[in-house]
Amino acid sequence: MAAFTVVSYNINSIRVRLDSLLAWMHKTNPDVVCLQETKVQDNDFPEQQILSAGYHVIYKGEKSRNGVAIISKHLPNDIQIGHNNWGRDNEARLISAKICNCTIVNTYIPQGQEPNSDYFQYKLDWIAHMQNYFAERFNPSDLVLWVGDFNVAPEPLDIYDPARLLGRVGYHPDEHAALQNVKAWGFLDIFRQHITEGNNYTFWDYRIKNAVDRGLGWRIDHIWGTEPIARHSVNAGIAKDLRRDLRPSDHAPIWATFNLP
Amino acid sequence: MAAFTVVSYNINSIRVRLDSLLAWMHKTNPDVVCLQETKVQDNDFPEQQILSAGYHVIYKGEKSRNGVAIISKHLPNDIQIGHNNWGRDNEARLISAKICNCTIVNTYIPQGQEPNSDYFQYKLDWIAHMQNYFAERFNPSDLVLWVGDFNVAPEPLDIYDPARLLGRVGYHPDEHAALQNVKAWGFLDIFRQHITEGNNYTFWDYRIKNAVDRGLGWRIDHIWGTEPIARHSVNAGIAKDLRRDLRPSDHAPIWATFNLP
DNA sequence: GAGAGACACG
DNA sequence: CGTGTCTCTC
Repeated sequence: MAAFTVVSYNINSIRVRLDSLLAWMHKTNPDVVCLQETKVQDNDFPEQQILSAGYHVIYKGEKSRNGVAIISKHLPNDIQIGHNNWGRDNEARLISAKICNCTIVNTYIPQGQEPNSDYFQYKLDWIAHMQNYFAERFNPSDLVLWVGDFNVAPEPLDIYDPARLLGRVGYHPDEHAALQNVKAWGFLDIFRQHITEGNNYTFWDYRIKNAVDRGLGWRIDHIWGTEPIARHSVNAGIAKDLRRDLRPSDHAPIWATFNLP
Repeated sequence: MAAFTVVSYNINSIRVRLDSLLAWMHKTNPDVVCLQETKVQDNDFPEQQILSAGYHVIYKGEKSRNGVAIISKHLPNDIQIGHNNWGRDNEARLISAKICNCTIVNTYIPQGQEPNSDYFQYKLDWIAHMQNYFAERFNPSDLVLWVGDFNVAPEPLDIYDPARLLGRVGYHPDEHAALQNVKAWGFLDIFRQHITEGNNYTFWDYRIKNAVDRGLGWRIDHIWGTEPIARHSVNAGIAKDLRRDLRPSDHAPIWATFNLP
């Protein structure tokens, strides 16, 4: 089979940035684009424009916050929205589909606000619940990709000042432990299989002047895969150029290419 | 002396449209631009950008509403802000200066909301008070221009459906009478000395789709002058093209050119 | 800093 | 419809 490229992108309002996204997709020709923070309720989702561009699309949104979507060249099957069987999945943070024999789970993990806040505990619970989610549905020998805005930089290499920022939301030992537990179920970090240098970030705070040029970013968006899919990955990268647009999202797309078995 | 061009423009937020205004001024090279609805308090007025473009500027604003300014190639003298000696001039609606021996009074007359409202009576009082303003300060034989957003279309020719709209705010007999009283002090409508055709408007409601193309406008912005200045006027017009910008004001600039005596 | 929403205004 | 205000979120 031909190369199969999967992208994860926190778009920070699909209505503001859909034109820019479609132009970028036209250039880069990805197979699957997983979006977070679409920030639009389903009635207002710009479905027609995506269909006209020749893609399938599935989505689950809320008014003004959260919101996830999967745009795909190939027909998505076995669509799942939300966790089911879990009391705290009233937010639009998880959407999943089987595309070309590979199950793609796209999540927007809660940001967490501040350690010691209720929101932070919610984030930890949310991450912990993902282990149940995968264990109940899949086997580590399945072709499963877990992608999205995880709102966690897992390693020192994934953040611009690990010493100073340790303990902050997004780079906190409790988050690292929670995420490691899910990873231990059977995931590999596809990006790090190919790119081992630092200063490869997917998020730069709007409030820090010239953060991109100054290298003041975080790698908090991820593409993780089970061993059988990771084995077939051939490349990965971050489309940093999109973060330099006139009106950019605060995130850049992360992508990985596979030769699907 | 060379030609002297005076412009009146309700800019509907100078912060949003200053770049567009300066580009237009660069093309058209006016001597004086009188603005209304700058919608910015004096601390936030973009003075430096105007000075850098080679103009003088005087202004009086409020937070979020009203606000008047005069941009001028030539040094403004005898600057007056507000009516003085009148109880109801706490709003930023009047600014005046002597520029090249001609006194220019730039006003943003209250919109009036609805006939029978208190705001409508305020508008009528405001207009009536302008007669005192001129009588106390000038003589009809002086070189005086009264320009601005008058929020009144004086004649049937100044509105797209005079029969239907008669009695609405902006085209009401009481407004016509009030304005006529001030005019009788000694003003001529400079624009109408040169342009006698209809469909020459300065305002098109944002809420009416394609109002400009469909000719659904009002001529409510004016350049009036005393006889000695009117006699030296050589041309006038409306810069309708600016109303077709990507993010236009709901008004277009009105201009008049003089060979000053 | 930049999205969202809601409200006031013309 | 398109300005402004303010509050909320990340």
